[in-house]
Amino acid sequence: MSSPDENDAFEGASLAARAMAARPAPYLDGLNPAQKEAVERMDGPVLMLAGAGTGKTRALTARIVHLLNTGRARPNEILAVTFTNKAAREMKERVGGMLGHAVEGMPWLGTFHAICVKLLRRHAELVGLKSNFTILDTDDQIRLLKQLIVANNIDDKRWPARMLAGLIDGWKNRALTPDKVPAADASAYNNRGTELYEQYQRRLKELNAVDFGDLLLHMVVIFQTHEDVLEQYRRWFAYILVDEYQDTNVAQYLWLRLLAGGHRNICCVGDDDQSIYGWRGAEVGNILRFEKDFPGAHVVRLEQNYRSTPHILAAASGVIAGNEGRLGKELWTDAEEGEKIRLIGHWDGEEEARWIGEEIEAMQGGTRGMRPFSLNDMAILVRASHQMRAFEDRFLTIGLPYRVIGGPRFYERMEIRDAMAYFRVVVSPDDDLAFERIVNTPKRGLGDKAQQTIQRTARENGVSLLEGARLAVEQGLIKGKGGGLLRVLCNNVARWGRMTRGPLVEVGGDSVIDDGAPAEMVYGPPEISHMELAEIILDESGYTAMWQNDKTPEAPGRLENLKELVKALESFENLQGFLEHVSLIMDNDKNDADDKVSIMTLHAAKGLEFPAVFLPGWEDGLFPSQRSMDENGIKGLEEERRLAYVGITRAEELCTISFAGNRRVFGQWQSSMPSRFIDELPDAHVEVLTPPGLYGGGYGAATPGGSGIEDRAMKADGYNSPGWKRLQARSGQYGMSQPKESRNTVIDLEAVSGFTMGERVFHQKFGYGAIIGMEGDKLEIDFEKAGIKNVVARFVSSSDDIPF
DNA sequence: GCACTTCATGTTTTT
DNA sequence: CATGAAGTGC
Repeated sequence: MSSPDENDAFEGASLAARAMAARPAPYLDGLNPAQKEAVERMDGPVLMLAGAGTGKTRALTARIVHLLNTGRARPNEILAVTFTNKAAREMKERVGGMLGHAVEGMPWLGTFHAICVKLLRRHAELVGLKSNFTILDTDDQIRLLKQLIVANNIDDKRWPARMLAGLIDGWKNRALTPDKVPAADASAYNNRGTELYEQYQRRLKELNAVDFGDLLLHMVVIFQTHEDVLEQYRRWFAYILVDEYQDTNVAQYLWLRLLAGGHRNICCVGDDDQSIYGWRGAEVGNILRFEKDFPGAHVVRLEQNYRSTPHILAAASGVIAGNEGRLGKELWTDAEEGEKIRLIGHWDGEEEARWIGEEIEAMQGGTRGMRPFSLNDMAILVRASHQMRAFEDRFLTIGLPYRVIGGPRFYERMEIRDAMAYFRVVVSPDDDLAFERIVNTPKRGLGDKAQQTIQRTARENGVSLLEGARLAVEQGLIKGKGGGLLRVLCNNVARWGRMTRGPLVEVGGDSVIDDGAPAEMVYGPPEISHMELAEIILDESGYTAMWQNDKTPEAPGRLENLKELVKALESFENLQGFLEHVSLIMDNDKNDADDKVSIMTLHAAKGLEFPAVFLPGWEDGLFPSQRSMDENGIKGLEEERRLAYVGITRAEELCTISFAGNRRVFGQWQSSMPSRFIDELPDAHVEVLTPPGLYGGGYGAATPGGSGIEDRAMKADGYNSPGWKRLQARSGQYGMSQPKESRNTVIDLEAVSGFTMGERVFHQKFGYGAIIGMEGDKLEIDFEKAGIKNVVARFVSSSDDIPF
């Protein structure tokens, strides 16, 4: 078995010699005592509890450099895992920076998935795969599952493939192979979940493919069942570092525990308060349990915050304090006090976007006595990606430059996936999923019937779809135009395949191939570059032409993307290498240097920081998300709260939270109350900005002694008083029934008092009814059709307000 | 087999 | 509303 070492940069130099050569450590300068401890405590398990902005990455990279510098490990003996490619890249760069030269040999610094691919390629045969297996993305996964579902005569309307995919992912996240799925889950997916899971795994093996979850799962299985393999890596990886440990799922946790089981030189870094990926299997429990898992673990707390002002930190702490079962950290800073958190309410989502747009423009020049901010200094962090649209719309109309981070990913676009499917078929002719995708794209007159013929022929002969298609054509099973074009396609794929390899050449008797043959035919070097080949494939297949002839407005953009794709090939040696890379790297940070406001989700913002942060959409139901609370109850709410914590702690100097009373959802107006998290912001650190427009005021027009509503808003406890919420809740109905111009009129105070007993009201689902009881925001209503129900006030409107 | 229609359906978060 | 899936007519 080959050594795990792939890039031994230090070959030849003994550990001792390098240790002698170690110079004093400038990378330790400027670290605070806690950070230093985290760096220097090299042996045994270490848990680094690193709050937001406490210099976690710095400590982590210094630790790596320290391990290298003291000769404890060679670069290729350190296993350093991150969750995102971005984090991996950053760490590589920073280690290089600290060392003062590029890191040549840290082959085992990467994401869980990237590292697992590497490992699995070496040991694929242990789980019945070939080492050139393909990695399916979510899209392929769903399509494959759909095929299975149809084959099992299951109604995929009632039991959608997405649901099954979610289940299977969940099991894989928990490292459960089909035979290990607990009985409690047996009823899943109409009692057939486990069965289909097994079929799916079998099918994946047939296709020589894995999905994302498999990468971890297979490795865990291999480690659990092959002691020798595990031993080999236990010895090899002298030191293990894990970033964002709070985000690990069960499979990753087992993987780490297996690898660290020998020497226990494992250092996990994380922050339980920033665990926001529970929905995809992350277990906060992993970090909470660390000291039990690794008895004698050394816990280091990084609590000095270098990022945010005291007001921002205090507001964040106030919110997160609402969570139970935390490991507990107290962030502190010696920074200037700075601005308070700003809170502002708006009439609706559009106005919120408008206000933020104007505020951003104003802040560029410096406003309200604050320093000027550049656009790059500012970010808008939203809970759900659909919130982005309001901002994009608004910013486009006012010409405010923005960039969306983590939006629709480049490699997920249709044209890119199509193009890559072509590459996949050429590189691995057995890739049936890719073949299916491209047989009839562009249109070749191969509809359902022809494709079924191909499937049948392939199955009968036990060959791939591509080969099946070739046979079907040969046997004249597919007639007419379709048959002719299919023949052309098959021939093309074969020819392109030859072009990846170059021509066959004869090698003389003293051939490098030691098989005793006097002479041998081998492939010479390819005659054209893989970039040229890619262009040839796209052109000759008719794919480029398809978009050139397309008159829809997005066609030019798609062609543009295809060009970009070909350009991206440049940095790879061949198509295989590229495909390998793409399957794991789904990010597309555009590194444009222009000055732009960033818009992204809160999840995407983790690990980032900005001088000024806007947090819009703080409304109950949106944030915290209703779905999260419905599905996971208090746990879900706590995760949402951590998300709020993450959002606030992204801000360095200025944090502006806002909410809108009304929002368009599914094309329908919906009103909601301010987020409960707003109530949890400590008053002392919050400044309420009077919503301009809504109450007839302008910026800062919070004139004391103004209207009663302003008084309410300005009262110390006012913005979360029941009355004000009430106003927000009620105002929704006016929004539905009145023209927008009425926005600026001061709302009659009578409206604040809400519904009256006996009032006739309308509910979306239950229809018309009369109010027979009230308690807080809950109404008891006798519906004409549906009987007596208890309903939250915001789901109800006065019946005479109904516009239809 | 394909293009066009209507209809329904759903919106967290992603390696 | 906006996208995707099923249905309909050529």
